[in-house]
Amino acid sequence: MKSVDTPTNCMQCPLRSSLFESLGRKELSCVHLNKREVVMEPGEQLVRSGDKITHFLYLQSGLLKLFTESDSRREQIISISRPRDFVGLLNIFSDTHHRYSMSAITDVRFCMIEVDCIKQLVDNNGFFARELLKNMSIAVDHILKDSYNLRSLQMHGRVAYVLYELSTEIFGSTGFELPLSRKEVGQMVGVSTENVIRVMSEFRQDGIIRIEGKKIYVLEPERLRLLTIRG
Amino acid sequence: MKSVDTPTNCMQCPLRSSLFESLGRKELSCVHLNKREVVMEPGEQLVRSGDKITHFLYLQSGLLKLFTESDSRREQIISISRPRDFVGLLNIFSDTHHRYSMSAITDVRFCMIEVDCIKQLVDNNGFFARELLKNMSIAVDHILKDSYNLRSLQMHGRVAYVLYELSTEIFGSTGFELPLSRKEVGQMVGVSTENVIRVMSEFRQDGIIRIEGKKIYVLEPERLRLLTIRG
DNA sequence: CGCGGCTTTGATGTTCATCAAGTAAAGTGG
DNA sequence: CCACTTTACTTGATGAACATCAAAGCCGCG
Repeated sequence: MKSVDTPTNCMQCPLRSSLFESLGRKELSCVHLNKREVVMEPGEQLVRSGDKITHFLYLQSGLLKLFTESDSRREQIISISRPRDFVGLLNIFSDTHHRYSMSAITDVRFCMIEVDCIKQLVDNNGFFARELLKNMSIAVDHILKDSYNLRSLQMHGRVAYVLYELSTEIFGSTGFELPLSRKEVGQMVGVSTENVIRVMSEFRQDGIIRIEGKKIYVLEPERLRLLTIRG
Repeated sequence: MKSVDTPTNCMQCPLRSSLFESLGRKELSCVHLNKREVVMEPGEQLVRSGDKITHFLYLQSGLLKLFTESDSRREQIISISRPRDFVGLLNIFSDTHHRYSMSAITDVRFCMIEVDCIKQLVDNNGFFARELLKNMSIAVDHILKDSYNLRSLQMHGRVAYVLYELSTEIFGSTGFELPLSRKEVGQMVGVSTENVIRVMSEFRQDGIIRIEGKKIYVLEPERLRLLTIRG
């Protein structure tokens, strides 16, 4: 973890979330004064479950994973955070300590804002609070949707689900560099590493995807989508 | 669904949630004027997924289930709401329509408060907003915890998980009347009805529980608890 | 009474994790 | 830069876990 030398000024941040639109000059400058800007490398761990919650994290660039760590062999990935996400928003208001761990998947850059600063904003600015509720709601919806969709699928559908979401939601392109190992794909959807590989091979043989090292090309998005809803 | 003739006055409601502590007389009377009080019988459906969100529901007594209904054969139960829960709080701020369905498990009695009324409170009262965030956070935490705990267990652990939670969290007693059918237990944890029965029989034969019709007595809570964390 | 839903038990087959074993790729220290 | 270790990836074989099918008893309800 390395602090950025020349942090962005919040007032003119090009990545500024809609969440902050409702803030006045004074409130925004308070955010600015109570934040740090940080970069991390792939694999570095930002948060360990059980750590005290001290900051509110806003991801500027890169990808993070949120995961459980109870048993190292049975690590489960809960969600992937994307640029412009508030990370680990889930239990910031219900808990003093993090419930899940976070690691950088790619190079990442993010802001750290003191939680007390955020709590004050909630208390004093109802519109901000409502935006925050909305933000949180959307994040949760997404996690639950995935979680319950996956539960009704078996392994082919599950692997298809990951590939389809990466293609449509994370990268917005049929071709992309897979940011996860086969093992991590398995940990996202509850399939063993070996079977992730087998299923991906089948998809390749069936002409649904093309694999070139870490690069994945979705050749038949529609067939992939169908797999995510019926098996 | 039947409206209650003599609704409780919110000002002196004995069930009043901590959420409303921060409200002044005027705000509370606004809630009072914008609410209905309703009772329903077991099996009645309050909400169908896709319905417009018009009210904020506060459960006074009884149990509700929140479930997916995409495929009737593959209904999945997401959570059980208890008295004093705000029901379906999850997507009230991110969505205009319900994403999940709700049914009464037992006889239930609840209040329906106009969502616009709640939104106004959030906008005007930061403390209320913060309490709401906290409430929502806790509800979500609980659902995610269950969801990811269950994913790491196989069927014995899963069934044990339901029984243990019912005993400790819902009823707070080692003896209770099982409010769910075997099928519903299965839908909560992703196990077939037949296997729920088989596992419960094994637990009975092993002396972990006693079954008398709908009544369940947990004879060995500790063994049940161990099953929920290791298999 | 008979019908449909819930419960129960046994038998069968599928899905999938796990084990084993080998290859490729990527870091590590001399 | 090369031997060495470790980690990721791949394939096949095996067995366990579990869904599904089938059949029968049970209960509440119209």
